[in-house]
Amino acid sequence: MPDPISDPIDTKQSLLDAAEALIAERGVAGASLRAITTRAGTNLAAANYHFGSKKALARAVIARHLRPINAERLRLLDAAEDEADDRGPDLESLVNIFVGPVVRFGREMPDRGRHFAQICGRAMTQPDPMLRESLLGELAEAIQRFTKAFARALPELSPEELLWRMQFMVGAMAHTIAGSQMIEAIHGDTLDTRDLDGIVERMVRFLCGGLAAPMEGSR
Amino acid sequence: MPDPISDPIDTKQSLLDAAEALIAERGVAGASLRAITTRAGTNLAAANYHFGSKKALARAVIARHLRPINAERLRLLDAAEDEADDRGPDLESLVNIFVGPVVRFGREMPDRGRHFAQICGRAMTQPDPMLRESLLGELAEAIQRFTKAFARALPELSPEELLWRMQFMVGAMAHTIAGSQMIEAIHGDTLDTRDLDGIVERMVRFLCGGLAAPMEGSR
DNA sequence: GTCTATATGGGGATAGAC
DNA sequence: GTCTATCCCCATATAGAC
Repeated sequence: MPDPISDPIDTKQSLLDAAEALIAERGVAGASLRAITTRAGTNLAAANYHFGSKKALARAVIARHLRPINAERLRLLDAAEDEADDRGPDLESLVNIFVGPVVRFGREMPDRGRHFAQICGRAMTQPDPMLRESLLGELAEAIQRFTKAFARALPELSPEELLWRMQFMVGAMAHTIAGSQMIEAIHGDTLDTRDLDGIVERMVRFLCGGLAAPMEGSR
Repeated sequence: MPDPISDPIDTKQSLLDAAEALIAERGVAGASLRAITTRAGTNLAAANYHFGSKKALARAVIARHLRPINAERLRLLDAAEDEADDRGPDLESLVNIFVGPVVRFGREMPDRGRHFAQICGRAMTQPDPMLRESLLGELAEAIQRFTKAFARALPELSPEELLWRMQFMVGAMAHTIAGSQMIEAIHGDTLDTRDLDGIVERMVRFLCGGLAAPMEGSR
């Protein structure tokens, strides 16, 4: 039962929220602890009291939503494998389960979802090894499970080819949720980045085509 | 004719080389001007004399190789369009021209190529708008030209669908050249990241499959 | 648990001699 | 063009009162 007068949970959450928004906007290096604590309505000392360091706060920001998202992906994968026949779930179902929860996360929490997605999309290629490895740690189990499932759905691919194709898939996903406005910036506002279901549909079509591409050249 | 005693061109190049290596390793924010100038064998004042600011130096690092790479892509595109019949170059040729020069750049200059690719791969989603826009400026013409060429090779796609698929393509490419070690880290050293020609072949197969994926679901 | 005040270090940029 | 020395700002982290 939290003390209503000075609730530590609220402070911690406020710090996470503020850090999430500012890191999404300015990057880890660009979001100073000062700016974060000011936005959270508190101060430097509180952040260090609750998280110990700036890096630990950044890690907490990533883990907070990634953990439930990954749990959902694994739950959906389990369900699909239970329902499927001997050959396992088909490719389209797998791709949907792999990208859907990540991309769609923005729906229930419009702002936070977008910010979080941006942070994760960038974190994969971030220079700071601590942060990258923290992200990898959260993802490792899911990647292993999905690799096995995709291998079953794509038996004609060599293990090496499969890993490369998963790399490309993750890249397309990461880049899209990181919200590089490259295409938009160059062509004007043609793309509706709010229609998450539409984006998932388009991405699934593209990725299924790429993952299932024949090995001898495709014309 | 440069003065052999104190050659400004060498200083400028040394600064660019040092900045390239350090920014690739630590990111723009993590690479201090002090570290860059020390590595280049010079000092803070020289960097500001030659480039005016740290940001301008970072922009110069991006432009130095990106400009020739893009020029080559456009040259290859021109050649392919000259050779092709009325329907324009086929999809596989276009994808090869789009990703080949970028990925293969690392061959002639092994270290610098890798560093530069990492920087570009990250720059697309970088928080700093100055840097992002600088990259976009360099890429804008090529993107426009390639969009038109892809539209001709993929007449069955709506303009919106095409732009999204190009976004996914750029993502797969950017993520791969940025060298996210995600897959490697999770599966051990299974992937040979030195075999650039092999990577291009695999990427082209994947992207052709994705770009040409049918619109109604792919099973 | 929360705050103010401070310790300590590093950053980018510049002045001015050579 | 190049250097040394310096200005000034902002960062993270902590000490210690409440």
